[in-house]
Amino acid sequence: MTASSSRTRRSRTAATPTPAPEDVVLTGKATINDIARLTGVSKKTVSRVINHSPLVHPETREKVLALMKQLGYTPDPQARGLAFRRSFLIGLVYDNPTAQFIVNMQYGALDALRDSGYELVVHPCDSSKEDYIESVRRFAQQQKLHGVILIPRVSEDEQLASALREIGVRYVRIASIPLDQAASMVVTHDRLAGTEAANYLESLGHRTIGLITGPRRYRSTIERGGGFLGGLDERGISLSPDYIYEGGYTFDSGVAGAEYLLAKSPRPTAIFACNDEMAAGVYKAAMRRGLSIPGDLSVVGYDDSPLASQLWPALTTIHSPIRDLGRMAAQMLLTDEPSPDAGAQPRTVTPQLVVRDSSQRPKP
Amino acid sequence: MTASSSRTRRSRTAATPTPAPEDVVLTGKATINDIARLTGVSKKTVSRVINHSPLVHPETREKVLALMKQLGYTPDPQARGLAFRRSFLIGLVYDNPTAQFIVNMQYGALDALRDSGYELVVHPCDSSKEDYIESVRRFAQQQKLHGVILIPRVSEDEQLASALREIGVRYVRIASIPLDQAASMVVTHDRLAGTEAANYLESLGHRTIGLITGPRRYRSTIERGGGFLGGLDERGISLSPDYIYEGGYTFDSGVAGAEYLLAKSPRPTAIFACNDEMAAGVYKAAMRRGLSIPGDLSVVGYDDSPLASQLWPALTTIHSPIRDLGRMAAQMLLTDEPSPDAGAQPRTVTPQLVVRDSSQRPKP
DNA sequence: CTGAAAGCGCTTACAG
DNA sequence: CTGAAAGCGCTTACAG
Repeated sequence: MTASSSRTRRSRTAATPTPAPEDVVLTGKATINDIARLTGVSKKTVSRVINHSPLVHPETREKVLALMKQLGYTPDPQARGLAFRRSFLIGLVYDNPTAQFIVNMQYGALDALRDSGYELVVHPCDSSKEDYIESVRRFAQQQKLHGVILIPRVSEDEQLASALREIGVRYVRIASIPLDQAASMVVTHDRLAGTEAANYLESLGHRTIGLITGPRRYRSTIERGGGFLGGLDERGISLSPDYIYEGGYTFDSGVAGAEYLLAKSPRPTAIFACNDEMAAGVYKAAMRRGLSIPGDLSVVGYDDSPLASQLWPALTTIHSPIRDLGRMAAQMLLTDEPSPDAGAQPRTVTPQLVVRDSSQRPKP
Repeated sequence: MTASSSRTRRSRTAATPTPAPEDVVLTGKATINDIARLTGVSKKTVSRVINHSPLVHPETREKVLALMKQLGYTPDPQARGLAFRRSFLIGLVYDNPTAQFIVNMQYGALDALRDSGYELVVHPCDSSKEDYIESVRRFAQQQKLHGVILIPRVSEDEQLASALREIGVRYVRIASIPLDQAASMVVTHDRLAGTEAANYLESLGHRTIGLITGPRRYRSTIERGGGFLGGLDERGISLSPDYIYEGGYTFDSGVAGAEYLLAKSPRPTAIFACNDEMAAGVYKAAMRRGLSIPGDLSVVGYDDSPLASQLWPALTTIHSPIRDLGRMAAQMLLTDEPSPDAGAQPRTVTPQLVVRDSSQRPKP
């Protein structure tokens, strides 16, 4: 008797003697009924094994697990989902950051989901559109997502978070400050990293420094930029507002920012760009002007994307462990529903400075 | 009566008079039973409307559609999937190409899936591992995927394709030659594009030319490289084998390839790198040696990723419409099962040369 | 520790 | 053109 031929008698109860396991053919399509019948227990007991219930006799469990393994049985996620009233899908919602950022985040999340039975559904969106929250809500509700990972900038949107709360979909927000209860947050301490960049440039001897930030509406702009300015300030360097350029986290805005800053007098001897893409733009502007890096200009970036080591000279930057962040967020979603503990501290990651070849002491 | 309060009497038949629509509250959780009962038709008829069956009286259809819209009803994909024995998920399977490539492909696929009720599940894998085919098979079978998009290099793996055929999962393969029946292929005519690069460099007057290919195991290597060599050959230039370097489609291999080629005598006046990442590596090697681009060395890349316009000088390259490829592949999967037509031609896309600032006539 | 019944929200197979 | 019954493969609620 094969597992599949047995399906014609699915509705009978499991009173027949268990056939010798050798008779069973691996079809990869066994169901809970096959497992129940062939092991001589009820569907419910098989279900208990699937769901790791402790209320199963160890021997029974072993017998069931053995047959599952032999048949290559895995429960049907759709059937489980229908009964559970939720799916085994994790959504990744984001609004157009750089390709490398998205891909690393995906790899991280997938690291955590591997062999968990959960899958990752990607959902880019455009947060500048009026109805984007409604559209994410529909996505999450329709797919009955088990959880959602939100990355900047959508992670900073309070309305999106409350829309998800309303429909009872769990989420983890990755952001540069704690915005939510600890169980829903992964915090990257961008402020400290910004300060580290400031300390580093000051310690090299730089006094005239330019800053290219991200867009004002990103929290990371406030944190990275604020940390940087605060760090300089603590060391007695006050950076005049006209040495700050608001970029857009894009290559082109890095070029524009550097064009602006390098035209100033006195010309800055160092520029901190709040991501690597913009730092690459700074390289381009510097080359155009015939300025050498780091001889005439030190550059520090942020992210430590592959780009950073591909630039020439290799870029000094802040290493942001994006893949780890994705992994942590996904892990938190797989974890059992935590009791909201108001006193708990959110998981926090502090990016670290990586010194390469784009920075040195300024020329005397 | 609200849609949700009605759920307590789900098992009754729809004999009660239809309540005034104004009484109905939008909960976003209406079911097919609610729609059936409130419109006074059977579930089956509602199901026909959902599935665009022509066997529904137009008036009935209108009535049903109107209520669906009013209640914000969308069928539960899990329940549909369970009954259909397949899900509404499209898998994207790939083996570690560049971040930009993956992300563009995802955007393209999502373009086609938008508002279709289908979602995109990403599935990177490592094709160098022994059991990767088995693992993709499990993924596709377990999730009962509606279809799979395969991109190079996994798209070129005949064993993977037949594993998917065996379990009855549709797929579309994106590759640089027709490998399968037309309905399962999107072909990028890399060979022609390679030839175009050759013609271009020859027409500029280059005679000593270097080639950095992808890895031998990629079909695109044979096509791009072969097209390039063939194009040169037709114009009377035969490229000596020691001016060909087998790269790995990575930045570092581009650096290594250029180091190798630029050390040769006579030094090539132009290099064709088979993707932009490697072309960026060529830039680095050239800069290290103090060679100016395009003054001392013309460089042509392949892909036209954002990197190409970010390099300085901007890279002359072959524009590969990756997002379009993703969109086409996903569209083909959404289309009704086509009858295998042996005579049909696969959809073909020919990448085009984009001339920027990294190429010019060689110095006399 | 175990199980029979009912249900999750749909569709198929059949009948009319 | 329409519908009642049975089923997809699981779980919940209840009972023992």
